[in-house]
Amino acid sequence: MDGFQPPGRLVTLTDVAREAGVGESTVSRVLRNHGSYSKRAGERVAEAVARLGYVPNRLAGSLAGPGASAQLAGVIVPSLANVVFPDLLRGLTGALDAAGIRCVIGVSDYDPDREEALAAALLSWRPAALLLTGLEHNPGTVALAKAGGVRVVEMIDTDGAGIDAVVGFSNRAVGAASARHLVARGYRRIAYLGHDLQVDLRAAKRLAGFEAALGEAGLSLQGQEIRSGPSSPGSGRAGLEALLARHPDLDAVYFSNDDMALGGYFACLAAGLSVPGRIALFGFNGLDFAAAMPQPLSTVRTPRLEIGRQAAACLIGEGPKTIDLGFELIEGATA
Amino acid sequence: MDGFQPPGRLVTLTDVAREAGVGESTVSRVLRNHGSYSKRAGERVAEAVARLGYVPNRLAGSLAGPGASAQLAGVIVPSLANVVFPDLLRGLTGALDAAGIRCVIGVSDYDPDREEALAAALLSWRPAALLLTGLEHNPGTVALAKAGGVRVVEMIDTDGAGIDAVVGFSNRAVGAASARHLVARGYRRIAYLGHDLQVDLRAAKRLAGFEAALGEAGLSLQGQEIRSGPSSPGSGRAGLEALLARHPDLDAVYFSNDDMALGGYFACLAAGLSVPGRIALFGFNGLDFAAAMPQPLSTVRTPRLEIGRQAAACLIGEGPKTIDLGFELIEGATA
DNA sequence: GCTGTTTTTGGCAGCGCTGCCAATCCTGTT
DNA sequence: AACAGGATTGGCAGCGCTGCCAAAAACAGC
Repeated sequence: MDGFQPPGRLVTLTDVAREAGVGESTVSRVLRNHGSYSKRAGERVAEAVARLGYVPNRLAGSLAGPGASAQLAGVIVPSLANVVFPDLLRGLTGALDAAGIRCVIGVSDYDPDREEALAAALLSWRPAALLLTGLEHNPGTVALAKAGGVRVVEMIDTDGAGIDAVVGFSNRAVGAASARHLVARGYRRIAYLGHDLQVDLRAAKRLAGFEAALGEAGLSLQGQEIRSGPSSPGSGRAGLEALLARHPDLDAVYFSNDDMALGGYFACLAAGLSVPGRIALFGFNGLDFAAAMPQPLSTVRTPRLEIGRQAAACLIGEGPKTIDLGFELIEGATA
Repeated sequence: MDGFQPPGRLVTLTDVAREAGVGESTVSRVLRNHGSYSKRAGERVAEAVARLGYVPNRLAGSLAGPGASAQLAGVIVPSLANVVFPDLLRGLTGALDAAGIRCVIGVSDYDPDREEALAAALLSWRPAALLLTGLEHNPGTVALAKAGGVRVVEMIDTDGAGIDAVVGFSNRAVGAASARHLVARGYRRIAYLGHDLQVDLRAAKRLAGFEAALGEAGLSLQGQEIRSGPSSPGSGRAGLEALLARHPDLDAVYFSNDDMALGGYFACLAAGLSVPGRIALFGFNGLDFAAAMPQPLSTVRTPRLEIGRQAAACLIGEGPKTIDLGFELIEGATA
C-alpha cells in the first residue's frame, strides 16, 4: 500500500516468529494447520502474518518437505490456438485449484522435440505430475517422464498404450462413428478436409477410423484436401472451395474439426449451395457455435472439460489407469 | 528407460559431482555455463549428467539464487472460455519461453476475491512477475502485488491507472470508434447486446465509450439486452431474437464481442433478415471466423497476441511502463 | 628454476522452510 | 504437594542448490 518493499528481502517465516514471539516451528504448524498448537499461538501468528504481510515461500517449503513439490502440475499442450486445449486447461485448473495445485504450462507447437525440452524444464520444478497431450512422444520424453518420479497423465487420446495414466476417448472410434453416420444418411461421395496430419496425430487417427468404417461399407474417400497451417474457419472455407472445384460431385465432407466445418458452411452460404441437400457437412468437437447455427452442425461432441477434470482427479487420488470418457454424436442438420 | 526409479530419491547435483569426479561447484558452473571451467570438466560433467539422467531441481536453485525465482511468471486470467485469454497466454508463453520462463496460471472466474487468493498463491512461488488482467482489483490484491517484490503487468486495458506496467489498448476508445463507425454509416436506431457487465468490466468500458460517442452525435442507445452467463454464439442468437422482438425498429446492434455477433448473424440468417440492409451487426475482437463469414463481420481487431508478447518483454527487459497497442477497426460487410 | 599472475577448483555457509526430537508446560491424580 | 501423561513448544539439521572464498593448478615472464 505504501510503495514497494526495499527489494532484496521479503518477510520470512523467521520474521513472523520473531514478531509473534513464538518459535519457527510453531509458525509453521499454525500456517499449515498441522500438528497441535494452542489457540493463543494461533492468534498471535495470525496477527503477525497480517501485520507483516507475510507470503510463505513454497520454493523453500517444497524443498524442505518430503518428496516432490506436490503443489505444481506441469502441463504440456500442443497449442493454445485450438479451443480444445484451453478447454482442457479449464477443466484441469478448475479441479486442481480446489487441491491447491497450480498448473505450469508449456506449449509444444506440435513439435516432439519441443515437447521433450518442455518436459525437462517442467520436471525441474519437481511437479506432482506431468500432463501430456496424446500418446506419441519422443523416447527421451518418455524416459524423462518415467524417471521423473511423478505421476504422468496423457490426455485426449486412448488409441494406444500410455506411460502411466490415460484420460480421453478413442479418436479412431470418433472417425468411425462419423463415417457410419454419413453412410447411414445415404451419403456416398464423401471427401475429407483437414489441416496438417503429420502434425495433428489425433486428426490422423480420426481419419483412419473414418476410412476404415467407410471401407466396411464398401466405400472409400472420394477426395481429400489437406491444408497446411492450423485449422481455422478461413482455412475451411478456402479448402471447401478448392475441394468442390476439384470434385464437383461430392455429396458430403468430413472436416477435421468444427472450425474448419464452420468455414465450409460459410463457403456454402456464399456460393448458395444448399446444406445438406447439395452437400452435407460433418465436423468434430461440438463447439459452442455449432448449436447456434441456423442449421445446427452435425458433429461429435468431445468431453474436453471432463478430460481435464478427470486428469486432475488422477493426480489427486489414485484413480484408474485408463479412463475412456467416450463422445457424443450430434446429429445436427448439416449431415 | 528401464522402469521407474526407486521413488523417494532423485538424482542430485551431488550425485553428478561424485559420478564425474569433480566438486559440486564445478557441476553447478558447467550446468549453468557460468564462471570458468576447463573443457575436461565440462565433458565429464556432461557425461555424468547423461549417464545419471540428472534433472536439476529449480526449487533448490531458485531458493539458493539471488532474489526471487525469476524463472516463473504468475498469470491470472478471468477465464479460459473466451478466446481472448488463451490468445494472451499464447503470446506470453511464446515470448517467455525463449527466456526460459514458465507461466503458472490461475483462473479467477471474474471474481476479485478469487483473484486475490490466486495472487497470494502464485506469489508464494516467488515468480519473477505477476501478470494480471485489467486494472480493477481488490485492495488486497494491489497490496500483495506491491509487496511481492515482483514486476507487475496489467494486461488488456489501459483506461485507468496501473500498479506497475500496463499493456493493452483503450476499451473506451474501441467503443467510441465503433459508435462513430455506425453513425457515419447512417445507422440511427442502435442497440447493445452483451453479457454480464458487472463481471466483464472491459465490456462495460467499451459500452461507456460507445454511448459517449453516440451522445456526441446526438444519439442514444435505443435498446439494450444484457444476457447473464458467459458470452457465446448461442447467447448472441437468443439475445438478438429477444432484442428484435422488443425493438422491431432497430437498424444496428453493437455486440459485446464477435462470439455474440456470430450468434446474431445466425439469428438473422435463420429469420431471413438481410444484413446489413435490415439490420447491421458490429462485433469486437476480430476473431478468425469474422473474416471467413459470407459477409465479413464488421468488428474491431484487438492485438491479443501482441499484448502477451509485449507483456513478456516488460518482464525481461525494463520496458516502458505503459504500452498502448491500439486496435484496428475492420469495416467488414455487416455494418 | 622461481616468482607473479591467471585460471580452475572444491569446501562450505546459507537460501526459507519442514521434520524430528527433546524440553517445557499444562492438566488431572494420588 | 508431588507426579504421570498428554498437549504444546523451540532448536536444529538438512532439503538441493548457488555464491563466496581461498586453495590448487596452470601458465607467464625473467
